[in-house]
Amino acid sequence: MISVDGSNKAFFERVYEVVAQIPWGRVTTYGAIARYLGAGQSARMVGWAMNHSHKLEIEIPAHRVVNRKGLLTGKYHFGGSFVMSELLNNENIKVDNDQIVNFEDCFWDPAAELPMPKLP
DNA sequence: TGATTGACCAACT
DNA sequence: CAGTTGGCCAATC
Repeated sequence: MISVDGSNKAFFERVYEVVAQIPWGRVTTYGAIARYLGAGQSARMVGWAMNHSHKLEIEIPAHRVVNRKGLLTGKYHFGGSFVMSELLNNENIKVDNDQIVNFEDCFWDPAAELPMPKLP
């Protein structure tokens, strides 16, 4: 049993860890998280983890996670309401037509900000 | 137990 | 330049 730092956890556990560490007023993308976890992970897994984050008792700021284009793809999963846009607006993030305006300005790349996990 | 889907991304045509 | 398809892995039907 090889126990690497955090590598024992399921991939979605790490996804939640990364999403939970997104700074205030910053957003990230599914692909960025997937690449941070490893090139073998696909962005779909991140989205899938987010989808089940609602079932879990943990609270994940999924409103800070958007797709590559900065589009709020999962806004309907928040209850099909404007909640996601309001949450982002609450964090000084401008959202227009379910899309982040200054997306590149508040984009937060975990692979660049967080220390790279030790890959054997 | 096999087939399908999924809050995506990138490449190819 | 835009539309389509492939791929990744796990969960659900």
